[in-house]
Amino acid sequence: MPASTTHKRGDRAQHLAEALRFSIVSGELSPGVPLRQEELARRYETSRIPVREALRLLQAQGLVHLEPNKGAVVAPLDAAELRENTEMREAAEVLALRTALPHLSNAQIDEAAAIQDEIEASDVSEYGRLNKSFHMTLYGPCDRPRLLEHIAGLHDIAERYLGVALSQLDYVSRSSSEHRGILDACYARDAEAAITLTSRHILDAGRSLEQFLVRS
Amino acid sequence: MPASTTHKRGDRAQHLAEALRFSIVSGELSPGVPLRQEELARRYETSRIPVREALRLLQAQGLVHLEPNKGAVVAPLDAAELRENTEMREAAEVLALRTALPHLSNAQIDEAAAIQDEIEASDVSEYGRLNKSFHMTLYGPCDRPRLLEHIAGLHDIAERYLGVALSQLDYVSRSSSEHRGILDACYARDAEAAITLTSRHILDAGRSLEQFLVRS
DNA sequence: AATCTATAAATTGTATGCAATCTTTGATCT
DNA sequence: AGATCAAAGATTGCATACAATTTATAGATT
Repeated sequence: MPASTTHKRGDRAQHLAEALRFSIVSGELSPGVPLRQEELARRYETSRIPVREALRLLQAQGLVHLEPNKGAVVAPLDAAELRENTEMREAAEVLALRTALPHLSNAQIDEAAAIQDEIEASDVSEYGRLNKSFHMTLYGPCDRPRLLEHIAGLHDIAERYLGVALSQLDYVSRSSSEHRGILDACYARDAEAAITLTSRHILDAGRSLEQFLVRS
Repeated sequence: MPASTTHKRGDRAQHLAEALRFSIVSGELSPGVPLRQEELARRYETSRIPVREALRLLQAQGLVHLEPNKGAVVAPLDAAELRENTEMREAAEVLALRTALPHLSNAQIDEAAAIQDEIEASDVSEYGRLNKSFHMTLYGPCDRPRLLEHIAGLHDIAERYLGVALSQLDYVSRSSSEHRGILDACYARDAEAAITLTSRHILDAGRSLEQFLVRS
């Protein structure tokens, strides 16, 4: 069970950060929940030192809030952050898609389409993770590792907001038809259409989630 | 001299990260230089624990490369990163300026103008820092803290590339007239002009630096 | 009961210590 | 000389230890 035992010395903090990131993004750890160093160290069978380093990495990504002498809490959700996240994703993903499109092969679009098939066959609990895969697959050929990392980080945050709304909102079906539209535009190598559709896809999702957040 | 002695318990890592960030961005620490934990701990009068946490924060920002069991080095410079940085800044700063402009007061534009005066009166060694202040002042009213933090991080990286080129390139005078143009467009509340000029300002600077990098 | 206060418990921040890993050095061999 | 390799030294990764700080508890006071 303990995952850490199989890991090499030297990247415990990195792996811990990944594990915690998943727990936060998936909603398993709720916003505001305190993250006690000793408890995390016990759970992952290590000491507090790598835990603290992992928390610093998550702090930099904005998934964890760190207050001196008080400790870490899972970052809270608020409408203002969602709005920023949506706007930043729109800007970054449009850039990534525009840059990737000239190098995007049919095989890669097929790969994205296969992920979309999986989305439609899977439970909503898998939507966030698969949605990220779908988009990242299309952006992959842009050859901009830092841009991709930035987008991935923004998706992690967005996924938190999706998580709280997905079960209530009937969002997945609309998203699916939008994904199909993006795929068609990619196959047709219609850059403007692909970009416009992606932009709308992101902004509309943001608006829906924002409305949901404010209501509840 | 030791800055750490005046600092409260609990944010040593944060302050260390700021100090190191400045040293890296200013070029005082050259690309590729190894950052030894023990040495940094001695210099800042602390132990290796806060040093390690500071290095994690800088790793997340991309200013430091961390290899397990080998240690940290100041992140190297390369043309590909500069290109990404330029594109990402263009996207993010256009968004910030567009959002800030409706809330930008004349007093705030005056503030930016004063910084531009200072740029023109100062040594080139101050250009990077002041240039960042100039732009951030104009973006301030956008009320998007995470976007601003993102842009600030990108500027830190950009400043490293500026640093190596500024002494050779006659860049500052062109940049100054571009800054004046941006200020005029802001005073006139001409959003499209301000955005177009800012976009070009960023992209042109990127191109100049890229050419310089490739040549040398 | 509510508020304050002092103490104890919990938790964090940092220093130190030691084992694992990497790097250097110098001896040996070809 | 150059390559090879073992041992010493340097450096990192992590665990433990302890002090500083916060939080919880219980008693005293109004």
